[in-house]
Amino acid sequence: MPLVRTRFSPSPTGSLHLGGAHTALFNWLFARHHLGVFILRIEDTDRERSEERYVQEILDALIWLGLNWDEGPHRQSQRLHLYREYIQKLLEVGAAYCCDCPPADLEARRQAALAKGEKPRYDGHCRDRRLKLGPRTAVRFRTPQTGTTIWRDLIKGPIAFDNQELDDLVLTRADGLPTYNFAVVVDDITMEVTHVIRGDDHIPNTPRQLLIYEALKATPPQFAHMPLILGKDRGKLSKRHGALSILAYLEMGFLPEALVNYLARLGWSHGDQEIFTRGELMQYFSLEQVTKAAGEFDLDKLRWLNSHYIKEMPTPELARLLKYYLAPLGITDPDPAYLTRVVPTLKARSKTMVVMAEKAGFFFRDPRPYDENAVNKFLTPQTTPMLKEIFRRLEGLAEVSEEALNELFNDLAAQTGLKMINLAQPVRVALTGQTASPGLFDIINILGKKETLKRINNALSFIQT
RNA sequence: GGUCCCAUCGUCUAGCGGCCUAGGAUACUGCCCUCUCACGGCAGAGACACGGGUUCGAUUCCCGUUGGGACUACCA
Repeated sequence: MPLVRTRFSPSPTGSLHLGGAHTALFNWLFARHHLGVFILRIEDTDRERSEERYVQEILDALIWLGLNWDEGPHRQSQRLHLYREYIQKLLEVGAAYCCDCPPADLEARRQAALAKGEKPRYDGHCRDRRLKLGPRTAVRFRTPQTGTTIWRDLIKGPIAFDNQELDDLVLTRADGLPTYNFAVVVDDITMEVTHVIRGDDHIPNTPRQLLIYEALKATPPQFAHMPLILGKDRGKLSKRHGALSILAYLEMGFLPEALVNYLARLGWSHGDQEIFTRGELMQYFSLEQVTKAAGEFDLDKLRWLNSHYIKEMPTPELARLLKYYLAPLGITDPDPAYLTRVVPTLKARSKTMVVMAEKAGFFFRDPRPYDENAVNKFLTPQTTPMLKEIFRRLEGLAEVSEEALNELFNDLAAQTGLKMINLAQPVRVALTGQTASPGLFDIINILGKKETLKRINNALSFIQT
């Protein structure tokens, strides 16, 4: 049995977002670092809100990120017998009791307490009524009313709660399904989870869970509460910034390596190192280097990492990937060999694959309509003679090559006294429709002589009309 | 409101009592490179929330204030 067993336990009430991926990654890294086991568990006891399509989406997202699991996916909905078994144990030892308070009453009493300025906690109405477990009774935990529950959090340090702050939480609902705090404990016990690494929004749940472990006479796992990811301006992660499905980042043109690297460095560090291979991440990861403070999601830094990984990625691989992003632009079935020549010119110019696809457009289709500002600046009657001359010289070029083109343009510059920029820009607009693009000679090389001449000709006729 | 968590450049972070004239990264600005845009290189600007302690000495330890956040369900 490995010494370390971690788990990621999303509830399929939505797709996997940044926060979930962050938690999953830290659990995965901790397990991998210790050569332990990473368990995937679907917490689907909320029948109202759980949806099957989200299960698949979460799995897809984890796979895309490369966070492979060793056990599971387990589903709480298929472990109901276990919760029944454990609730019996608690009932037998008197650590739990049945409650038939109607939810509507509970809510009314809560509101009343709140109105009086008191705490909105369960008033213990059924605590000593010795009700039997019936078809419509919930089961509550008999929380100790004195004492303190303490644990040494692996990230936050010692945390203590007075038990009197806690009320008698529901363990099993009237419909027999377990609630989160109970199911988690039973699952973590039976799956022999050794380290619970989760968002620090779970800190208030921890003393309740610890008390349940105690009542069950089970050894609790170690807890590590990691910092939450905040949106811009310290607020909640909004749709505008980051509260998107992880797969939305795939659509936006991010590489999984970039996202993993970014998420790893959010709330964790290894000295001054910023770029990590997956191997380094596994090797260096440690809970001791996890920060306590919540961090803001910074799309700019993600973009920077993404551009780094785009530059790193081998051309053939990148070419294959680009194909996927070209399709929505109507560029389907590009020639693989041609793609392989296009990609290197765009590598250093694209922070995302979507941007790369956009920039690649002119390689595959006519650059018209030209950018309006580009036209006004460079496709004017004044540039006509020069474009014609370039056309003539290019046409006479026996072999198109980097050196030949360099020589051609340099000669022309020397002979006309014009600067290279004045020669290059009109041609660039003619070929790409834009004032910014990869190197002109690269473009001519890739487009080929025939296509280049055709496009210059098109620009020439455009100027005339 | 109550309980709990947190606090270093705009942002992510290094720092675990003297190494700090507080380091790196990103973003920003300038310069260089240059056929444009990028990439790359160099430079610049930019932070220890505040107030008390403890100590020979605090960014680092303790307390308080302020500020942010989480939780407060028969959701997870």
